Amino acid sequence: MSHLGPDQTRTKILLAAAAEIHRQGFQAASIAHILADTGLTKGALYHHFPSKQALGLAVVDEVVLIGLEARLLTPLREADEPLDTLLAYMDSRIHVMTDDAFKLGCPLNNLVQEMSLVDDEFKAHLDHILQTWQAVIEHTLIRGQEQHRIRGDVDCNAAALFIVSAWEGCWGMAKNRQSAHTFRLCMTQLQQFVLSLAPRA
Amino acid sequence: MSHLGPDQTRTKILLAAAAEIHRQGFQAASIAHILADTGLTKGALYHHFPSKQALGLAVVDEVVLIGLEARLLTPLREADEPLDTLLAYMDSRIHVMTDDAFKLGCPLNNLVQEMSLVDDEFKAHLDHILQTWQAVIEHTLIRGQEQHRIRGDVDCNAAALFIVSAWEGCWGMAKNRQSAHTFRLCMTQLQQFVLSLAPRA
DNA sequence: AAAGATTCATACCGGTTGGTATCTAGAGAG
DNA sequence: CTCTCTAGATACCAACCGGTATGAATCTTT
Repeated sequence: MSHLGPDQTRTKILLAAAAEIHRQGFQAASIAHILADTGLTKGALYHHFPSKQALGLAVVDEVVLIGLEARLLTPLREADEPLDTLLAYMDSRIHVMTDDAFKLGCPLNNLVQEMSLVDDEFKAHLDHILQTWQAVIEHTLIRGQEQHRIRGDVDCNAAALFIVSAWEGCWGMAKNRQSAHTFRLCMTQLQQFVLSLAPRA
Repeated sequence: MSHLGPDQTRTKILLAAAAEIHRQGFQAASIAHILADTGLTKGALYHHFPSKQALGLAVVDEVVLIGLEARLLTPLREADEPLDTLLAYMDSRIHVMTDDAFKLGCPLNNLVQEMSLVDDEFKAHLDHILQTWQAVIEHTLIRGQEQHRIRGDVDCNAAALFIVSAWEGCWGMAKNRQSAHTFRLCMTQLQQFVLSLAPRA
């Protein structure tokens, strides 16, 4: 019977775990549920991952971080006009996303809120994501300053911190309201904040 | 031996539950821990509260909401210059609070992130708090418009939504970084946002 | 083809969870 | 003094949790 090869089952478990964690949170995520979703058994899981914590950290590193890199960070780093790229990405988030996407909230934010004070390893991995995210935004703003699209007196470090924080805050509110409309309204205000950093016409 | 009267034991349980939930989150909160903290037993708890969920909702209604009302909402409603009151409250948060206060994050935000999609009753009670909070901020901004301290073209509803969202986002980031410095930096940017709503000098 | 290492399944474990049934002690009413 | 109602204690339960030990295939190496 059907062995798919070790890598495929590993990623199968990884994706099922990511989905379960996204729905239930990490602590409430049940290994039994993950295995039921995959059709596999505990032997398979504990062969590829030494513990539930290790599985969770793998989800953070290999699903959440990689996804953010591919969607936002890499495009932002390689952009010629990073400020426009950032605003355009926020636009795409505002207009494209559907209600369903918010029902479960932002996977990163969910884990940050739940795990940062419960588990130091989680906190470290999650903080790494937030730090690189913030750093990329800060670099975007600095390049915006060089292009005279952002005022020189703006504290890019603090502004980047706020943008990331407010971004997650918008997710959280939209998750509670269960509405894309809320997210759109909220995210548009964040755009206004970014635009308020520009020099006065 | 020492009966304190039913009301005192009820609030004793309520406060211990609030603390435990603040530390562990609701789902991970253990009634055994709560009872160990109070020195009481299950008989006492399940006499006053029919279930763990009911206990959690009581914490939301009687601790979290009442606390927010006393600290911010009531002062804001009664203020003659509500915009200054809001900015001053943000100032007090920025300057007064210590590192310890952030280690556990915002009790409201923690519960919103954890429970809003897991339990509909929780979602309803938490949403009620967020709605009234947002409404009070919106009313503050509208009164600011009447006093010509806020531009007339500002969408006060959206701005209030964003302020509450970003506020919680600042909490979340500070909780992950475990630093009051992060909160101060972040909250100061939120103040800047509010000030950016004022008419240009 | 024999030997060894992967890959996964099955069965089981101790511990913890929220919840309940039962009992006792005290307070107030008649 | 007794009856009743409330407040709280004790003991117990089934369900679920993450984790492990063992065994059976299958693949790789020699």
